[in-house]
Amino acid sequence: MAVEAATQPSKVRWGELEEDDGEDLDFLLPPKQVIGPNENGIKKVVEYKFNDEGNKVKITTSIRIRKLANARLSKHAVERRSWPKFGDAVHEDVGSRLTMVSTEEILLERPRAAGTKPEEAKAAGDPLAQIGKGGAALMVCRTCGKKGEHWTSRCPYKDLAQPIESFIDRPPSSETTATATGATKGAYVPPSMRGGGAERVGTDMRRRNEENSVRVTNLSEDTREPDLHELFRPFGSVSRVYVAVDQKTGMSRGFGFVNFVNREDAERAINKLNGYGYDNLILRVEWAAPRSN
DNA sequence: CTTGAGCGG
Repeated sequence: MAVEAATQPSKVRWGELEEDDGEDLDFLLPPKQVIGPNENGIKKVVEYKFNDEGNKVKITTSIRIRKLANARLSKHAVERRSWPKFGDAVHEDVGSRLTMVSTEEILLERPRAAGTKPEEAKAAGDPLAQIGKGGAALMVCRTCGKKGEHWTSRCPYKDLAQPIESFIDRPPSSETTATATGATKGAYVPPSMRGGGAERVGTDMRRRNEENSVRVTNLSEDTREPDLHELFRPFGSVSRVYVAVDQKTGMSRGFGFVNFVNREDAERAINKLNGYGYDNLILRVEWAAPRSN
């Protein structure tokens, strides 16, 4: 039994199963044939079918071979298409595929794509739109009390585990050595405050490191942040990856930024990856200028 | 051709 089962051709694949379970007389029809493609990339497929009345009909289809978006199909590639089949394809019917084409719908995620229009909320007369026009004076940091310099979230002291009062009127360059040692006994001491790490806090170390920022241009349209991360990670620890995306269409704008924790890593990445071929394009990788705000 | 979004009391 097992032998017999093994010798069954069982060539039927799920993608080719007949939809209708009426009697299948297709074997009476002449085989499908493919002509071409010619040098213009036009391919003709001639096949025969029974129509609903049971009459034999001939169907001729002309197909232009799909061209890649940016590449011209070379003459050699066109010529190769008319080669006789070899390998596994020899045993396949004319025109059948060795690889199945999935018809499954794949929904692409475009989080900020068309739909929400924040501009509309700013219709004339909207009181909320007026706030913030001359609102610079309202900008008072809740952590250090400074006015007009930064918001709370950008405060250089915001990560220090100390009472707010101790920072008022005290610039970052002055002594911040009063650390957790002076704090309440048993209080939690964040790692950044332990073992004399206090000197780093309040300097640029604690700030968002826009410093080691690398600009990457000439990215292909479908390069996303995970791709960029994968590409740059080998050079050192990456703190941020950003790919500019068109808000309306959700399409990549073809450039992005990568931030490294260590400047040396960024430099090595620039040296290695600038001019690197990626997705059929030549990457430009260089130091990013500070963002204009 | 191509230097970022977001959160504002």
